Amino acid sequence: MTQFLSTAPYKGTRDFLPAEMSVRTQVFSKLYAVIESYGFERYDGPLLEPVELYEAKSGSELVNEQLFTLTDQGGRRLALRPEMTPSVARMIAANAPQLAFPARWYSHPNCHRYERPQKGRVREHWQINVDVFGSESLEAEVEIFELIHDMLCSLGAKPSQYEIRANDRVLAHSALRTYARIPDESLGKVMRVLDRWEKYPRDVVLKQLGELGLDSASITACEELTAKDFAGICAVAAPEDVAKSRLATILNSGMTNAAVRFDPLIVRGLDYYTSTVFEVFDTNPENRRSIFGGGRYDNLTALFSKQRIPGIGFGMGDVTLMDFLSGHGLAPAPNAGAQVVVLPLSPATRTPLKEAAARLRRAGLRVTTPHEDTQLGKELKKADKCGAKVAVIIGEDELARGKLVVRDLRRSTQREVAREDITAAVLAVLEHVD
RNA sequence: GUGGGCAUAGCUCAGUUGGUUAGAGCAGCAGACUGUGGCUCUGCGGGUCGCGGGUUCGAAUCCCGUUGCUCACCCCA
Repeated sequence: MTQFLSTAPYKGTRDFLPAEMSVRTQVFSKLYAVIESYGFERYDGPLLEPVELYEAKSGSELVNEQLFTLTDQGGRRLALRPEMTPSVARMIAANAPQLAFPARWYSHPNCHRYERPQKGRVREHWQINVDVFGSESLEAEVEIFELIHDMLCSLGAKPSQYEIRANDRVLAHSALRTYARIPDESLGKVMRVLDRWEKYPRDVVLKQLGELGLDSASITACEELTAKDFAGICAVAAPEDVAKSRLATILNSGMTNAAVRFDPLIVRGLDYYTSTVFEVFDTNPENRRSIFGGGRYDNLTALFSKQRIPGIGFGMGDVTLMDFLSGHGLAPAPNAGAQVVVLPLSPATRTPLKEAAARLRRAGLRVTTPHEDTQLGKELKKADKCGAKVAVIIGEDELARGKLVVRDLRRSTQREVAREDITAAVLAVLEHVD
């Protein structure tokens, strides 16, 4: 008995059949175009990185539990990249002397994390990464916010369908320190508990804060902070920190028209963020979740060199993005492989068939021809099923008069045209069909 | 790592208090219609009922285990 292997892809990974690939390609092509319109340049990097690259700054949870790791034949510990930011920081640090800053770079790598798959989360996803390196200017933040709006707009999303929520770790930490008397070493942990504020019952969160060693006065103060708006947070944070906060300065000065809502509960899990952090949320009541996010990381290149190169950027994964688009009816329809089929009516018409196909391909059209001579009816049926819009039919009767038949598969109409006029005739059909 | 739901034809799913030969729609193939598709009609092929064990005269159905998928939790890009 033959034991067949499973045809299912490994848990949490996906096969992209042509129809899904077409959707993905269309969506991401639009995003690439918008990103490049801001002058960003595309780069790429290795799938494998030393584990140490993530141990330093990404956070212990990610490294200890979610990393796909392996050991090479030389005993080196490697990981499938779980995110791109450390890699790009490495590349920037390595090439800093030759680069012109600010460097606007983007990429579209596949990233891996070992975890239980669920809605919006898989083990391999494709994530667009957009980063600006070497700019201390607040305009870097503004540019990122505006770019995000333009990217989502290019996919047909309306501003009401999503929301950029932002926080600033400088500001949040200051408010926790001065208002809630949280010691510096607990700031990260407290922030992470507060991140659950909207998800958990009030008493659960308060209890978790107590478990971090906070006294009741601090816990009450933390609760009060979660309810404060931007002005309220600024009022209780140390004035010098408010002045230092990049996000506070941007919002106070009205530097951007891009809609950005201050949210004291935006935390983000990665340790390397230093000030501005943000997440883009779906406003669809069926899918109230974060689609993607990012932030400013001013010390990441310090892993590699003395040169201080601040960065800000975000990663946008395909899984949550597609959920967002589908939820709003914005996912594009797949494109057909071939627009035109050229069909022979007898083996004798093979040569003119090849000539016609070549002529159409030179005009930039996607063209197929059948490999075997079968019934015309079946070929037409197949062509329709594959999504072709036009059939060029080559019969000996017409050929004798120097003509070919161009059939509009959608309208079921056809006409004879001279062999030289075939391209124009096909284009004319495609024009009114699309 | 924890918990819920699901698993029957290529796909989506029916399947009665356990009852003998497990069905439908769609898809596929063939034909009606060998130089014109979508519609219609006719016929055909296709199932170890996820896997293993148990209960029973008898299991797709009940029980136990296991694997897979999925949703949620943990955590989070």
